Amino acid sequence: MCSLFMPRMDNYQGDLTDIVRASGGAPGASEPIPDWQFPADPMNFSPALEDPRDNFGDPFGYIRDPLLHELDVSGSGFFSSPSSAEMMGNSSLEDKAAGATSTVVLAQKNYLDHEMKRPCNIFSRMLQISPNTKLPVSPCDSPAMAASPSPRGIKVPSMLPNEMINDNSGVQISSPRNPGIKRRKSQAKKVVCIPAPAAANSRPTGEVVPSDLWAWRKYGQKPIKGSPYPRGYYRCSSSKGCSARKQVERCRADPNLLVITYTSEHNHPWPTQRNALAGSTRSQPSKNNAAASKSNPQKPTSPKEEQKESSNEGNVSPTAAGGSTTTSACVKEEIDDIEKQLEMDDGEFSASEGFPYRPAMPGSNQSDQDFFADLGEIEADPLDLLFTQGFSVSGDHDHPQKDNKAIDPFSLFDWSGESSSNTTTNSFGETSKRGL
DNA sequence: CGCCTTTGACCGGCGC
DNA sequence: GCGCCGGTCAAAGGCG
Repeated sequence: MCSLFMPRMDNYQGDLTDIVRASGGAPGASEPIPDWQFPADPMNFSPALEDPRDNFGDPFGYIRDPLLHELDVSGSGFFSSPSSAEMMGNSSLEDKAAGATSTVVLAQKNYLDHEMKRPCNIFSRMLQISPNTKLPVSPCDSPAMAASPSPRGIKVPSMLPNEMINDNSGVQISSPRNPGIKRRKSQAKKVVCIPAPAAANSRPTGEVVPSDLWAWRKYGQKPIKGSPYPRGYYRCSSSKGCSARKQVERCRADPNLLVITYTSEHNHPWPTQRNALAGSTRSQPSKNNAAASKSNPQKPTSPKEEQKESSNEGNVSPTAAGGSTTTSACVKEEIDDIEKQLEMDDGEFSASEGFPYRPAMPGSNQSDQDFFADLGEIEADPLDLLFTQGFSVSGDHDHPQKDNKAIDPFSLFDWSGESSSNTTTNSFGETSKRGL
């Protein structure tokens, strides 16, 4: 089930790709300058300057949702197509039938039925997150996601970054440790559902930890009721006093999916380097390789690879800056204000009109390759710092397209170990060509 | 030495 | 009020 929502490897360039897509990369048009930009200088990041509607300190937070944009402009997107409208309609019906429970999954299911019949679509990369744990059919019935309060269920758009980014002004993020603060229901969360980085960041416990820019320290792990997979609790160790936390767990329905829930926010700039290298490679201790491999039987792992991945985890992945770990096939933020949620749902989502949010992108059609032009833009910004740690960025700003692979953020997860090849095999056995 | 993971215990929210 | 469960703490041990 879940696997159906797995990001397609076709054109899939990894987290950052998705993130950048948010920039409005739509197939077709040569893109001048996106109206979104990465932080002028992440290193000078200041919480005070952060958008109050922050994304947990996610430097990418303000980057508009690529998914929405692409869908919006493609005309073949989920919600922008008539069939999408139908699906949404069905979804609504299902909602009612299900007793006001989320039917995103159903919508997605319908969508998939539809989607499977058409060429790669951005939504094919999108993972579904269901806010309703009571629906075992949910591909990602994470409790965290289940925490979503929307009685109507969260429509896909509401889970997308731009919504979180732009419409959650009411979100209050408080430190879980603050006395008197009820963290369970009042704390905004950002949920990211990503494909498990294969053996790559897997831990002896079988837990797979996707890389992201920040340094995370695991402070707990708990078996979750109803889930065969434990949930790991991490807090940001990039800076002392940072209240950013994340929870990592596998999708119950599909172990190949990781559900990462970010809570709280980073109160510090991106780390120029991991401040805690010690033990950074310990996530895959040699003695535990067997265990790691065992947990990911389908993913042969060599100690060397694991070591590499481990390094990525801590040091480099630019992908997910800001608490937002990357490969975000699907991101949802939970807003404690249900009313707002409803407002959004009611007023913003119209299948016939596409997504309410339209990235103010000059061009509406940007090819996947052009998309990399955006990466070129990125390259120009401080994010480059991050990239250069993980992989060489050989493309230049004037010719951003001529070396897409150079900045393949996907390689962060070392999906196939063939990052240098045009052919990529994802962790799910899919093989596809890039740069379509 | 510093930071990591692991893991059992504890705390508090929430549902019954 | 009670019990369940999720989330966090903190000690122990390991690694670079």
